[in-house]
Amino acid sequence: MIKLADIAEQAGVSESTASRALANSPRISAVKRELIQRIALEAGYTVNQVARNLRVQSTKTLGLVIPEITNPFFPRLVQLIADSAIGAGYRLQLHLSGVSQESEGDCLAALREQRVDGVILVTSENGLVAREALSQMVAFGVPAVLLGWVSGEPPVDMVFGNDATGGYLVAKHFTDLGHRRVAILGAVPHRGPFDRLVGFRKGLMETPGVTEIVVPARTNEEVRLGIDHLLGLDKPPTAIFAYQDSLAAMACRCLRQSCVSIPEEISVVGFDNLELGTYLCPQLTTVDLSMEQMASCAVETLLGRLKTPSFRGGPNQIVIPPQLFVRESTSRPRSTQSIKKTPCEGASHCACD
Amino acid sequence: MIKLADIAEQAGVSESTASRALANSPRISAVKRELIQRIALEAGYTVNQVARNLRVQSTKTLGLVIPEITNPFFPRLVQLIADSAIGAGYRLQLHLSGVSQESEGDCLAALREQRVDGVILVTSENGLVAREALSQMVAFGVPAVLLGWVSGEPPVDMVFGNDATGGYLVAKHFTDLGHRRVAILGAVPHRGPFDRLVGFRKGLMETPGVTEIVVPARTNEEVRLGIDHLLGLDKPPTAIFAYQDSLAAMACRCLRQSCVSIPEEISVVGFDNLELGTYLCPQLTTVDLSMEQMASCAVETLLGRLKTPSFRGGPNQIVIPPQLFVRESTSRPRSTQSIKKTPCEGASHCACD
DNA sequence: ATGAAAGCGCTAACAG
DNA sequence: CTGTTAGCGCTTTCAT
Repeated sequence: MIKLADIAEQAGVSESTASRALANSPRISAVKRELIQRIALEAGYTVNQVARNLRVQSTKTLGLVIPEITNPFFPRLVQLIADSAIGAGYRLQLHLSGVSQESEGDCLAALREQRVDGVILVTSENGLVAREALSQMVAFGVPAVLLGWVSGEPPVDMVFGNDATGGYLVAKHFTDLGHRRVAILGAVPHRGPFDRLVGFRKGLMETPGVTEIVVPARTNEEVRLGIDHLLGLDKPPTAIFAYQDSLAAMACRCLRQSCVSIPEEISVVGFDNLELGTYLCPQLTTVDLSMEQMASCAVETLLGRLKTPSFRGGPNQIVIPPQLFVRESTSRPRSTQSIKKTPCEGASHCACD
Repeated sequence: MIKLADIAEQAGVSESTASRALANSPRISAVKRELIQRIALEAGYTVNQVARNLRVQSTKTLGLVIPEITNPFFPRLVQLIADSAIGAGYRLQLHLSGVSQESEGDCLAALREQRVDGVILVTSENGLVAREALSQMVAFGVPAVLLGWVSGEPPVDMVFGNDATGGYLVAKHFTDLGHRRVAILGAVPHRGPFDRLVGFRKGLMETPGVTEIVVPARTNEEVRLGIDHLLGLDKPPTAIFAYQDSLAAMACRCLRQSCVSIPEEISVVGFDNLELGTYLCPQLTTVDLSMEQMASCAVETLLGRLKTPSFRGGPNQIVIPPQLFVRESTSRPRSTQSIKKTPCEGASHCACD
């Protein structure tokens, strides 16, 4: 692989001059600059960033760690963060903390070894796993920002959605519609004061006589079981709040297979406002948390700390307000009639034939 | 940031000894090794990979460039490739060739500057854009493999699905069911002998009297227009072959909004076998191309060339066979009855109420 | 405007 | 088993 010395030699100048020419330094004669640049181009020269990075002690690279990429929530987030980062002149190094061989701590370690300039860490449902690794990283001067709430005053800036308010909005939507028996479907992490459940319950409390049942579920299987359980109840819920759109999608599929029509028999709302929700039948009512805001806040905050470590003082918390998108999967309950519990015959694929 | 010299000093040994101890070299006394490792751990030392990479002239990193991450096709591919690469001891550097500021050529250039050991380039619908950049890269000794067919005998290994066979399978499925008027929906790149359209047409030809109409579409808007056009036809098609599951999802949403029921009035099949297809109502019939195979083939081929540049001789082509997954979105046409063209009243969200 | 020289942090001969 | 030395490719003072 061709290097700077080769170019310098060909041009009959020193390495320093060649370097300056390629960096468009003003302290060089225009004629030589052009000559050197032409030679470099023709020779197919490209800087060796690893040498350059070593020399300038910076990689112009941001680390991004997310739990997984197959969860439809993350791709758009990655895209947006990539846009912001690249727009600001930074490369992005993506790590999947859920990949078989890696974990959150490993990702952080790898990123530190690579000497990335900063890190955006998107927390998983399990909260912050690698608290120790994170603290150490910031202690060594690598700025980081957390995307997602974690407990215990982490030593870095944190941007997260106000899930509690999101839950509250859903609860009010349900009670306003007249629902009195509601279910929560999803993994139930405790996100402290910003937990969806906290807000949801607060919302329910404002209407007397509402009962609530929590069904933990993360996988397809668990959703299937959970839905079956709910439908088998003496008095099944008339509305389900799924903690994520992806869970809601699974739930809708299950309900359909059990010939329960949405929203007539059961209302469903999700969380995240993914495109997926608009493909469902009926289109999904959901809570939106402006990923654009999340992404740009995270990147801006990180870049701020990058140039000024003391930027805006001690660890900040930036909370993004949610918004309810009412679509087709919610309606008033059919109070007069209980839902049918026996599977329908024949074409099993659509409850609405 | 703490460096090797610091550790060496603290341990009272030379840098080389410290380096060897941390590399678990056998040529060192066990006691010193332990001592040094302990000191390094306590000090929170981590190797500086950028220095190390410069020295050993290798980054143990593979570049992966994909057109976009928001297209639901790619996340799983990325996940699988990441798994394979990491399993083989390589890091992955992801680049999005569709991101605002980057293009395929820029990605390749960036990857070359970073001195990645090899590159997997997933082609977009437009085919290989940065042919020049790719050639130059391999000329400089960076092995690459293309994921997706491109024309003109590219200078690198290529793994791709046999889309033609996929198209053929769909055509036969349609004609077997009795469809005689079929539509193709999607961007229409010409993928040479492996084009979906080629195989699809071949399949149609085997049954006399089948008419076909092609409707180009990539975006939501275009799908909407395309579907409207088809429905407005004197004799609308009874089956639609969407070039991707994501397009099929949009099409289904449009059809539903127009109160056309699937598959009774129109059959729909997709391509890619994404999870998305199972969330649709009805669940989508589609063509599968084993992404696992794609991913592992690509990585293995690349790793092969990495250790033996002459691995298996001149540029190889590895073609992955497709498989038809018949689900709920296809059936015999209702030949007796033409589809209703007027929108239904009332609840507009579901054609099947 | 240009060159000489130093050094970023690390590993790998080579020598002892 | 351990230390000395050189050098990966680049940028950047510091001289000239």
